[in-house]
Formats: sequence, C-alpha cells, structure tokens
Amino acid sequence: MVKSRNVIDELKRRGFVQQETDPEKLYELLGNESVTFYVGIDPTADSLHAGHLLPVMGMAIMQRYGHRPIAIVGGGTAMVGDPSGKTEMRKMLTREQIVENSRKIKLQLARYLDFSADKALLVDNYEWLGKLNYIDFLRDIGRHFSVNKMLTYETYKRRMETGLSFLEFNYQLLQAYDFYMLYKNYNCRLQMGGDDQWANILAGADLIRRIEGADAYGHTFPLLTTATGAKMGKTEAGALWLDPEKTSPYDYYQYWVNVDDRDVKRFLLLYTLLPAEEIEELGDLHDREYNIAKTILAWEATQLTHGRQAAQEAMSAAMAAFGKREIPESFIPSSTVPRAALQIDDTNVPGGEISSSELAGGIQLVELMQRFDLVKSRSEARRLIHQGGVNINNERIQDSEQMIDGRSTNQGRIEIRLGKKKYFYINVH
RNA sequence: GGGGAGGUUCCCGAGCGGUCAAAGGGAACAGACUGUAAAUCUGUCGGCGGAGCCUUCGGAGGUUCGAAUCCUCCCCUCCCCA
Repeated sequence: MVKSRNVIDELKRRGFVQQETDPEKLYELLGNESVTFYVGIDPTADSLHAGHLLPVMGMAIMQRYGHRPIAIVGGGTAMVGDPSGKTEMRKMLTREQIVENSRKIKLQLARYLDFSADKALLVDNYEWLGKLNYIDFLRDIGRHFSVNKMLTYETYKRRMETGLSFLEFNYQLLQAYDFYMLYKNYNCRLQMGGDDQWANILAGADLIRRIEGADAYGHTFPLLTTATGAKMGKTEAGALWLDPEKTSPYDYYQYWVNVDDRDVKRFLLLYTLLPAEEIEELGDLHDREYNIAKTILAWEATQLTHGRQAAQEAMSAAMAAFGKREIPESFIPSSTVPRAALQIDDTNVPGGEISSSELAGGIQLVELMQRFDLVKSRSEARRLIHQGGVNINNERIQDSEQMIDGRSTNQGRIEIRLGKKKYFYINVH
C-alpha cells in the first residue's frame, strides 16, 4: 500500500465507508497529517470474533497509511453495556474479567496492528471512567446532553418499546466522554466504529466541540451481513473466533473457503490487505475461478489471524480432505498463497485417537461418533446414517447398527466423513 | 403502586382437557444437482438399542382416569396510568 494516496480513497474503494461527519474536512485532515484515531472494542469475551474484524481491518489500513490507532478496550463502558442494536440489556462484567479479556484481545490485535514505539495504543477507559465523580460528571458533561434529542435517536426509540434502563441510557454519555478524554490526552480527533455507533460517535464529536471548541470527526463502517443475510462469522458452532483455542485455524480457513460466491470479492477487499487493483482486475469469475479466489481469501485471512505456519497447515489439511488446488501466478500476483508446491498433509484435519485393543473388540459406529463429539446424540448419529450422510473410508454406511473394528482401519486410521464438509480422522495406536 | 396483555421445543408462532413430542414458517442438518458456492427439489429436525418408553410447553403445588391446555401461589416480560 502506498502512502501517497489519501487513506479515505483506499477505504472507500475497499468498502469501509458507511458515513462520515464533514467528509471534506476529514479528507483534508487525513491527507495532510498523521492523525490519531480510535475505535472502541467491547471486551465482553476473551477473544475477538469475525464480527470485530471489519473495524480491525479498518484500523490496520489506517495505520499503514501513517495514522495512529488507539484501540480502546471499553473497561468502563463494558461495565455499563451499550444498548445500541440490542433488544435486551447486556450482561455486566466484573472488572477482573474485563482486564483479563483486554489482555487477550490485545495479543490478537497485535497481529493486525503494530504496537511498537506507540504506533498504536491500547487504552482502557477505566482509567478515567473508574474515578468519575457523579456530581462532577453531571455538571461538566451531563449538561451538554439533551434528553429530548437523545430520545429521538433510533437506538433509543426502539428501546422505548421494550424498555431501557437508566444505566444504559447513560452509555452514550460515557462513550462521548471517552472521545473527549482521548482528544485531551492523545490529541485523538477521529472516532471510527460500526454504523450502529453513529449516534454515540456524533455525541462525542459534539461534546468536544462544545467544551473545547475544536473539530473532531466520526467515521462508520458498514454493518456487514453475508449475501444470504446472515451476520458475519456465524457458524453452526457459534461465532467464528480468532482465538485458535476456540476456533481452530482449520475451521477458520474453512469458513472463508465456504463463503458465498457473491461475497468473495467484497471479502477480499475487506478482509485481506491485497492490493485493490488486483482484486478488481479479476473481473467476473466463473465456476472454478471462484474456488481459486476463495482459496486466496482463506489463505490471506488465516495468515493474518494465525500466522503463516498455521495458514499453511490449514490449507494443506483442506487440500488433503477436499482435493488439491493449483493457483495460477496471474491470479492476484501479490498474494503469498502457496501456488503449486504445497505438500498435502492431513495432520491438521480434525481427528482423534483410539487404541487398537479397544478397536479389536468392535465398537458401534454410533457410539464412536458420539465419543468424538461429531454428533450431539445417538439419535442424531442414526439419523445421519439413515440419510446417507456418513462415510467411512469413503464408503457410505447404510446400517445404523454398523460396528467398527480393526477391519475398518485404513493405513492405521479410520476416516469418517459427515455430510460433505466434515472430515474426521481417528488414528489407531 | 393501580389496570391490561403475555411467558410453548434454536428463533418466530399456533395450540386452550385426551387424536400433542406439540400445526405453520424461519434457521439448521442430510440427500440429489454442483464448484467445499447459490438456487431448486426431497427428507430430517427432544432423548433412549425403530415398536414402546422417558423428559419437555416460565416455576412450585393442585383438580382430573388424563393437562401445554382448568385452579392456586410465585417469578419474569411488555403496554397503559402514576
């Protein structure tokens, strides 16, 4: 990425812009100087998930264009809970949980952002929110907010139907106060966030204008859904986590390979740092070209999140299960995806172990499936078999009473395939 | 605090004494078709070694041969009024 262009052009081109306050001035500012900006990240879990990725990528791009990101892990605000986009009140976390979650989140962010030499910062807003005095806050900050105006915001209007606690109603003031404090302490002049944060971002920019008489800006990212309308990163197992303990790199890789055709190019622009030109040059894709594009997407995304080594393992495992793919040199040349020589290696396909002595006695297939958590219940396992969805060593199983023993072993292991996409190897030792 | 409505299986949503493991839709899963895609069609979708049985309809009791359906108390949510 070149620094000569304005980052806004890049963000627009890649689909990171939903709305901005004062676009002309913001454009000028970002074109002329290095700007400190912030994005709030909610530490309600000890890991980020795919839903967080868009703002994170946005920060990464901004930083590569010479701007300084502050990730503010909402220690204080998480203790209140943002009502935006929520129909029900959020769970509140303890201080200890938040601190622990923040620590882990920072490690994940470090994959995307360079935290060295203060080129990026992670700030906990508990620093100032924690010692806030209620009366002072009301007098200094509260006076700048109009309840009448707040009630007209869509987020609150919706909650007027279902109920909104006073606690949550204050969330906006706290977030605005964050922006203000960051402005004062770090000269932070821009807040970025999901489009559901628009009202909160505006409130902060307003507050800075009122108190300091200074300009501050807001920028929102689109709220992304997949082509089928689902939220980003929803899988059968729940969220798509960045933590390899929660979602293995293999599953992570698989998620991206299985993306809808209509999303591929969009996602390449949003979730990889590959040059926009090269992605646009792809033009209309046909048939297998989609799979090549998806392979690159999966490679780049996995590599960003889990590193090169893990991405390579995930990719070779996927190829072991689903077949090899050759990726032409001309296809997004900047990508570091292994194009041909990648050796097939299935050690990272999900798997388990069983002792040969136990196997010798014979074990029911249904039992085996349940043991390795491939199904939730024996009934489900039977159902799957009846529907023809279970293959052992590439042979469809018809009988739900099927026994598995030493004879089912193929080169020291048993391959179970559920449906078309779930491969599982049981190694016999 | 007063008045009203309601809490049903992953979600929405019927059911209002037996024929209810509970309609319908969505999601999800499997099969066919494919490209590890979409759309479409077919099937499945509480658990248990198919029948039978077991556990479910906010919670606890009760009425009844029999309750998700009736009664009592409790908890929770929403609306109107204060």
